[in-house]
Amino acid sequence: MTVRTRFAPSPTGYLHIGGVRTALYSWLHARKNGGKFVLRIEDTDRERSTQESVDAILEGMEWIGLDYDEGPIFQTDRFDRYAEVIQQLLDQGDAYHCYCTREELDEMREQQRANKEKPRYNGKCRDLKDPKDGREAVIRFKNPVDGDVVIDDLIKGKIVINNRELDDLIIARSDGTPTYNLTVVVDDLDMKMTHIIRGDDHVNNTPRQINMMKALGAELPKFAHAPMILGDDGKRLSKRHGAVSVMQYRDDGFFPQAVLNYLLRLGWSHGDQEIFNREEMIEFFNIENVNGAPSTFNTQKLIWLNEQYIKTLPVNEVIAHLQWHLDNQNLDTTNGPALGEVIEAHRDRAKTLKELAATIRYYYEDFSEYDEKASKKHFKTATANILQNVLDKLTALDSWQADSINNAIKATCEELELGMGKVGPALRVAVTGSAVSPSLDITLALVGKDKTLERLKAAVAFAIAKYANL
RNA sequence: GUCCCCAUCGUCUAGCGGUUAGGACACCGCCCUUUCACGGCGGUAACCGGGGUUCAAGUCCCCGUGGGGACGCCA
Repeated sequence: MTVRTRFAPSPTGYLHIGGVRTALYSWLHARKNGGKFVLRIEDTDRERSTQESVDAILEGMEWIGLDYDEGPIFQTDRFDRYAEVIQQLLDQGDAYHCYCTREELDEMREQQRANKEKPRYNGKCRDLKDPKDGREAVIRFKNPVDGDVVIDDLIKGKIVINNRELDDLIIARSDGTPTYNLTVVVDDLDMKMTHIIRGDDHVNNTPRQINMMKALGAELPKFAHAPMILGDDGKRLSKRHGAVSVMQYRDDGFFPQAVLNYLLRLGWSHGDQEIFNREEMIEFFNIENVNGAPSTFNTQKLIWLNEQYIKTLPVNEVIAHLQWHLDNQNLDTTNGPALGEVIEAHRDRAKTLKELAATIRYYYEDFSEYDEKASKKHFKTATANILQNVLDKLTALDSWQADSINNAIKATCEELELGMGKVGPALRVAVTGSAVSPSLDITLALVGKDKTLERLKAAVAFAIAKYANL
């Protein structure tokens, strides 16, 4: 039997990072077993579902790189089918109309809580003989009264729930529209899902769904419930912990590969290996190795992974993802040094693509002022003289290469009898505007001769003016 | 409150009855170094508590405790 898995988000907001992790597990399980991965949009709640959210999910899936073989399938397109199954359940005697009002239900729950009981529907309308036509009614599934439901969870192991804990859940609202627990069951069955991989906030729904599947005479799929991701305060990860929308990670400068890698290792491991490319993820992943305990999201480690990717990914791939940030930050790199060479010079010191894009600006655009701290610290009384000397040496250069530039700088050091520590920093600030850059020879080589000389002249003038005013 | 799940360094984890309890992030040293980083080497740091089972328990069982989840005409 072909393995079939799905990711079934409801479009009521952005694509959550926790959702991405269960999607990843589903995707990996399908890919590993040569199966199919389906994207299904659970939009039966028309009040809260929005087109923007649908777009956000689609955009997120594309950016993160989880490709699906079927879908997106919208549940709102399948209402006829749900109505059919609801009718079947009614005909079989496995469902019934319930006329209890919301007020009655609220009161019932309140009383149960007061009695320290678990709030559940008391089955008042369960055995009503004569359907009362014309009165507003919901339809409830007739859950078995006794016996146990056993879930052989691939991640959590055996979970046993007694039917006494369950109640007759609503499968159709009074307006006739189907509810979640009914639609998932119908869809997972119709779409021939073999493995239901989802967050463990659904474990409580699973026995109900199993009961419905049984009532429909279906063969049960396998279940795997992955634990939630927690924020650093031990609470379920949410907006107040920072970034939870997957697209926020793009905006913050992360590679989708790094995010995926991080999410994979959060709650799963393969020996001591930390870095996994797509092929390795698929090869080594095993749903049964997923940790049953919830884990805490740690941005520091994600940043570390991202650094590893910046350092090692082929330059073209770095460019492909960096471009979005360059555009976003309005930096045009067409006139200036080859972007690939600039990346090579900077990749060992950037944590994120956003940061990388921001730090390479001086290769392509002139800066209007020096970093305040840097100029204060490195532009001293003698600086104008030093920079003038370097300027002369560099001007005389025929070949604008890292090694010749390096020789010229050293010549200045010797001539003025100064250490590199006296010359380098001032030169760096003069040419880049800041106290941080790759090694000077490489930096100047990339900035180019014309720009370098121009900036040096400006710096000499600046240094002279600075002390003339005192 | 009731039911379900979970429990190894601060964090992510390895461990699947016998280990000096391993790795990674973070942190702290040292080295490298023209800045900032990268990198290299080293260090601090954990089996929630109590009972069992066993020659032997981080590993198996039970009870506590702690944390998470669920209890909607949401999904």
